[in-house]
Amino acid sequence: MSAAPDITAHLLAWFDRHGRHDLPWQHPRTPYRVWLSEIMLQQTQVSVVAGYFERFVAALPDLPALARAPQDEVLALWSGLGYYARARHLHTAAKLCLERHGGELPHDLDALIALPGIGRSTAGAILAQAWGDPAPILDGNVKRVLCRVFGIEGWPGQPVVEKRLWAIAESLLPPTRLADWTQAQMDFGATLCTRANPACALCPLQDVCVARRDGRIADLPAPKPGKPLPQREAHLLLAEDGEGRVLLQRRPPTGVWAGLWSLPQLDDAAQARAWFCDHLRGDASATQALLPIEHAFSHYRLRLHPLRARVEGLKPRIADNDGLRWARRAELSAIGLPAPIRKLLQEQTA
DNA sequence: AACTCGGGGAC
DNA sequence: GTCCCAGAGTT
Repeated sequence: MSAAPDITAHLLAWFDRHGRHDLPWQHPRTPYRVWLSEIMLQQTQVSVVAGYFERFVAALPDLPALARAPQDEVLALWSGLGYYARARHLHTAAKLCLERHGGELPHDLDALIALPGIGRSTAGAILAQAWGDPAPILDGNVKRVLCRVFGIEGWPGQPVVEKRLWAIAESLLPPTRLADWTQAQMDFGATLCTRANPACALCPLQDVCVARRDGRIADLPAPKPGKPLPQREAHLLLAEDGEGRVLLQRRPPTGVWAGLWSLPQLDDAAQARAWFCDHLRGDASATQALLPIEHAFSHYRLRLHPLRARVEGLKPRIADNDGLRWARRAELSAIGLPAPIRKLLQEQTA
């Protein structure tokens, strides 16, 4: 674990050289423009927001103009950005600012959070960027960076993890340069400590990063737990003849492993036995069940139950065609096999 | 704590 | 195709 002053100092120095200093909402950086940009940037990437932001502030350049605008105009300016509740909340909040705060954005954490569309992180970003207040933020960038630098386990969206991240974010606040600090964290996460393939070799925190130290850059932050994938079962027939050859069957032209050579695959044990009796000469009762193979697809998990058997050959009626072939072990490396099948064959014929 | 809300970019 | 993105509000 490293000291907070080191992290902030390194990150601010990095920001001075490599941060983004020319974003549209930075010039001029007024509370209204900061607010609008933060709302637009919720769950939306900078490159997408930039054009919408410029169009929006050209039409509605300040808070009173937004408050006076009809909702249809606000929604039209938002059209294409998505999450349209953001636009409605923005509009409502502007009108509330006229009533409650003299037509300006309140310079106060609780008053900001009381406005629709502004949560703790957006409020912190507004306070820090518009007024230089020592307020933490916790967006996707900061979550990712903190999980890596401090080696935080668990999905960052989980409330208990989020609570811990807020505490760390609070503890890192530097005594000065709060606007730059806020922007530095986001620029760092967005351009260097990226989700995939972070540029660790260029990282100012590479010597203090726990994930880097432990070789766990790819594992942190933990991904959102997905819904459990459906589990399917299938049975494989690993049939070997007297010459040590293995019987392969070509996969159908559609579906998983389409067109690859694999082992005869059946839905259940009874069908596997029936297939054996239909196609093979040998003792169907003298088979050896091997340990199941687990394989994950994007949309389901497949548990394969291999059944190993010594056979004399194919039945006379079954020609060595229609998707069946015998393969010597030495040939296997040149045949297109599914990865789990190749692994199984390597283990079983080694 | 889980769900909803959009559209797009990166892979 | 999946996952995520400068999250917040609702249930």
